[in-house]
Amino acid sequence: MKWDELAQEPCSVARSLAVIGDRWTLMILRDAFLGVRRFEAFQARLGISRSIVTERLNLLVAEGVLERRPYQDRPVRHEYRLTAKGLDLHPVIMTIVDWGDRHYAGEAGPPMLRRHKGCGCDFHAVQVCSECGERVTARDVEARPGPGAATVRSFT
Amino acid sequence: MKWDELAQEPCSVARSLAVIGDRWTLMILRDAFLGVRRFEAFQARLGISRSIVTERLNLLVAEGVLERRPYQDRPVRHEYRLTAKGLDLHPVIMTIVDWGDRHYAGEAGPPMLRRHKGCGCDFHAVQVCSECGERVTARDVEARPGPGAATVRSFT
DNA sequence: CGATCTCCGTTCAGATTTCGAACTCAGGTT
DNA sequence: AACCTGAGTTCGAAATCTGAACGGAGATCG
Repeated sequence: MKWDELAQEPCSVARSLAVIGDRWTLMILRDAFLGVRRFEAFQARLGISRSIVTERLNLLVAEGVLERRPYQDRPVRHEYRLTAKGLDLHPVIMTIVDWGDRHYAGEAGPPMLRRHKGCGCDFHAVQVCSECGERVTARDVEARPGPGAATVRSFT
Repeated sequence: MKWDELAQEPCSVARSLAVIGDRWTLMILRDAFLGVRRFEAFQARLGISRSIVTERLNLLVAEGVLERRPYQDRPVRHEYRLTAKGLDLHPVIMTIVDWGDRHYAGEAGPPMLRRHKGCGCDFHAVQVCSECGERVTARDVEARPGPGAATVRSFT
């Protein structure tokens, strides 16, 4: 399988990764969630090739994750903002943060704290079942094919 | 920044992505959570180069995400199983699944359903605050430097 | 007015990664 | 003896990424 065939797979992980599974894309999104919006800022913070920044931002815009909008005229400059679809990625970033906090924070503690504005506490994200509200772990989940399972393959 | 410098960043996203942020690693983990354990099975399901499978599995084993253990002698064959650290990645996969389900499922519906054994319902993952239990969205979170913020950089 | 600066890219040669396909090796099967 | 299987390794060709320079549209400085 090639990377660009991923989007055709009947699997939500594959389809998502076709968009955000790239080496730098999630780092760009991390910065976007921290409020970074400008090309130069992304490039400077990540220290990666400008062409890669261009390419990734374009992809994210094309996928509707970011929106490119002018923030000034003369000269026209654009900023990249998370769309609603992009904001939906917040849980992904949060779970990645949690895993890093748990397994890669030194003895000093986590490099970032996140406060929940609702209750004012520093928190970490917990996953619960949408139906019963109980905490969910890997062992509690049973996967099976769903309605959209084979729509792509069975096309003969 | 180079890819292998990511692990040194004072950021849990960067440190996590240094391990799992690779193009194929999360696809391998998806399969691992679906019960895949053997080299051949990973390679066949993903249809990627065998050398890439080798490399990724070795990395995940080195990082303690997977464990390589013999499942037969004569000839000795090994399987790759998720460790506790690996199982901790389940929320990451689940959030990616949810995003894909929401934005890339066709009209047929999601390609996979997941049942919560606790309540028996098909569910999706919801993120709540570890402190107050309220649902958390991007707008509810305020990030600021934590205790482990600058341990790596300020080493002069 | 000319020189320089900023922001946002584009271009391109060279380095690095990834790919596909073949090869290896150890043991089992027919 | 011939063939099969699982689990890799090797290697040349193809794709991707990098650094560094270049472009251009306007602002600012002297």
